[in-house]
Amino acid sequence: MQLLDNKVEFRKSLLSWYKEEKRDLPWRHTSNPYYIWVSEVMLQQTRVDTVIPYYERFIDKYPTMETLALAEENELLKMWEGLGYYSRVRNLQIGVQEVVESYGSEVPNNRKTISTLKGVGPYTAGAVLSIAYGIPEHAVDGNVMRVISRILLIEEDISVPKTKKIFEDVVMELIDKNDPSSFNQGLMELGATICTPKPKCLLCPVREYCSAFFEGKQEELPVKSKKLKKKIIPVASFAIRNEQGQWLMKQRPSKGLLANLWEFPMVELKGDATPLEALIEQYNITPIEPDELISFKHLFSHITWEVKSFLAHLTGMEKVPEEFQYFTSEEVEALPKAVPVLKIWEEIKNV
DNA sequence: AAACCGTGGCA
DNA sequence: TTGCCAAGGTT
Repeated sequence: MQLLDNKVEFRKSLLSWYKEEKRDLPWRHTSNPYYIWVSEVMLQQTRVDTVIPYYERFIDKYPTMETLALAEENELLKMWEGLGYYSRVRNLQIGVQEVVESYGSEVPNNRKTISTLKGVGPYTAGAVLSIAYGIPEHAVDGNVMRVISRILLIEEDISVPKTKKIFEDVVMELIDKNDPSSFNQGLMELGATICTPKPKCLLCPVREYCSAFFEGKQEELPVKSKKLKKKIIPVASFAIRNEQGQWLMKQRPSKGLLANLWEFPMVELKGDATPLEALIEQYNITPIEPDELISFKHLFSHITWEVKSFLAHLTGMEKVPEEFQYFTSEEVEALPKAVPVLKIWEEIKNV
């Protein structure tokens, strides 16, 4: 193969390009394994530009693993508010607690041990090991699969889980043992800036090693089959105020969608029940004079909510299910909420 | 293996 | 507007 015959030259081209062109990112100013770990978790399925402000705030608030280990759940979720995939931060805290308690606050420096930590999968393990410790381990993400699939003209379906091993093996074959950090980050940087879904091959530092470019097939790779259709779920959300001006809210279940985040009473709309009837049916709450607020769609990765929202009232003396509590506007502001709830809150916070 | 788990940017 | 997708992991 073209590439495998020229490994040394390929590494040199990639590394010199990376050292010259790499973006100046906050987590590239440190080799603290904990900071690298935080950045890698935030970057899972999330764009660099989105992550930067969250990363800065998070490290500022939790500068050490001990501070994160002791953080309270609502405060922690609030730091993650708007980032999505909220189980990431819960798992990160559990993983950090394990490191503090079982490994003397030293992030493990081998794949076997670090992979036992909550939320640390094959990619994150390899990323922390190579970037923080300089250990030659593969860190195969979507970027790397796109880049390598083009360079070696690999036409396996990358949506199939077992395909990833092909790329991990290739990376272990190619990786620069003198600078695994720059090599892995270089592959990702290339995927993020040049070897994008619509590639800019004329700017590519390694196009002379690229079989797909040679064949003119770069736009057809990587092969990716899966696309599931989103299920549509109509829901109604009731922002309910008592006579003291407090808001009725509940915490979502600790597992599943938007786990542990706070929301106004929300019901799924099925059949031909009205929103109010659905609310009474599910929670036995009967608010006074509901006024319709905004309606909108919120798209998750696998489902779509069609949200109708209402503003309504109770005296505050009525019986409500245990999981509900009244909060002042200031307290509501401090609770971690998902984006659809934030949207409703923005509409009513000043009434 | 396949489904679940968020969000915002962009063509 | 709709669909795709971006430094994945868990169950």
